Amino acid sequence: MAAVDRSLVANLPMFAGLTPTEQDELLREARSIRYPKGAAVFDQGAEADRFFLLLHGHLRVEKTTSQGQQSVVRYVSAGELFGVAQAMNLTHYPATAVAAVDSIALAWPSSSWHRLIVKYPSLASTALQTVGSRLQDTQARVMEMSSEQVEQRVAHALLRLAKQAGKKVDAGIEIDFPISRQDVAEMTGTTLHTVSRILSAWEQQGLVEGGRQRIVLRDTHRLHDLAEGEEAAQTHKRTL
Amino acid sequence: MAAVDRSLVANLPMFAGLTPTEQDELLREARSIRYPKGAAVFDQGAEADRFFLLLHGHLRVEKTTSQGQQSVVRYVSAGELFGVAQAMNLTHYPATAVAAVDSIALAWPSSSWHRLIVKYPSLASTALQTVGSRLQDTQARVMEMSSEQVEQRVAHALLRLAKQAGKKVDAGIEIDFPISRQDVAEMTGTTLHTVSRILSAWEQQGLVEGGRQRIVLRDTHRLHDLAEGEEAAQTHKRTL
DNA sequence: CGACGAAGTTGAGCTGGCGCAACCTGGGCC
DNA sequence: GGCCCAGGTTGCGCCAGCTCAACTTCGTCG
Repeated sequence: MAAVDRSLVANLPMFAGLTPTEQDELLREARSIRYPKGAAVFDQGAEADRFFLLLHGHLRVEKTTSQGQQSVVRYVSAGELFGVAQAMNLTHYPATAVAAVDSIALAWPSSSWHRLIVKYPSLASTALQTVGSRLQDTQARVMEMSSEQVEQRVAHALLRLAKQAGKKVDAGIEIDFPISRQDVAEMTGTTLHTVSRILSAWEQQGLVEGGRQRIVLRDTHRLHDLAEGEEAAQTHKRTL
Repeated sequence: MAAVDRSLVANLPMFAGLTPTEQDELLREARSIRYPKGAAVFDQGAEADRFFLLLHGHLRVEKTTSQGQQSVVRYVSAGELFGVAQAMNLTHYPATAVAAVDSIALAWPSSSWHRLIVKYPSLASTALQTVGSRLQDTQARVMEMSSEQVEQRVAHALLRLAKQAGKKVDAGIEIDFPISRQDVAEMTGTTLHTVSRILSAWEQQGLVEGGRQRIVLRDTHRLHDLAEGEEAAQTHKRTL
């Protein structure tokens, strides 16, 4: 296993505030692991024996209820810390993480977590910020789900995805990994049928461009309006 | 301002793992503040200049969207750390905290946060666990909202409240602070009308006992079944 | 003690979006 | 090149729960 070069990670939040020597020490304790598309990094309910830093790729984090209902919790992008269950005092992973594209992650044993944060207090801060921003996102989602219509929620979800993993392309902004209608449905608490109808309608109006496991946002401004509750030009209302 | 005695707080999670001397040091930096029922501890959007530990009482944490939609994020009980916005790198409070009953909290200046976690690493761990468990709760709520019917969600919400702030009373378990139908509606993403109908139906069946700003759970077992999706004996179905 | 307002109840009608079902399409694999 | 099937689309009917609205109950304050 080749050592990971410090220069690849030095400017990630997790390594900020550490000296190069410390960075090297931290890296020396980690293993770098490849996950081909579709592979699980860890499974919901499994013992949380490692925590990770995603170096390359995208992961889909999903959670299944005891009743079998599945839903997409979030997507992880390169540079993010994840699987820090241990830090929150959980002994088992609360969700499953699957590689949405071929991905590479650094893994540390959970058992070293405590020792590491004592040695590098900035690590605790980073983790706190990571978890805190997830909490913010999740709370935003709760608010959306309690007060918004499905269409607004889908608009919000797409905009969030674009911001987090958008790739500029000549037609607009493309979500940088394969994502199905079903995935979007599971992010917004609706059905793939409804998502499909909404995307079709939007495609008619030139707001997005669809495709198999592919979504391109063509008019983010307009989508933002929809997300904020602008009723205007919809399926049944021909505004021309 | 009288100093808070160490014995009052020594066995709270926040103070676990600290020596008595350290506990005293930490306490010496805090102010103790009384909040009469209805008073705001902090307001959404205000500068996050302090973080708190609730010593006594209950707080309702609520959040309002830009569109004016309000919703109840959670209730804080005695012993919990809250208002740790600064620790998550937020400069402003993301929600409003209001005393649901007369309450007392310890307050530290946010500016000392960084110094404190370097000095007492266990503080960072505690905060991480606090935030982590909130994240778990919030994610559970998202899952509920995407897959459950309103009735199940209300059942879940009441059970959670009872677990967190239930007071044993001869008729069953009473939620230990005034809570309106509107509050429950805002916790579950529905309307007070629907909550009222559901509670009325449950009262018929002897599952709960209502009242002005008051809810007593009489049959938690049955409620648990309902929460898990047991269809059985409902409003229209007389199962006797 | 009367009366005003906040909290709760209940009825009636309407509709967003879900469930079901049939169908289309394109990409990969033999 | 043809087949297979996962992913996507679309029509239709229905109902949970929202909206609107009228009314009741209770607590409190002058």
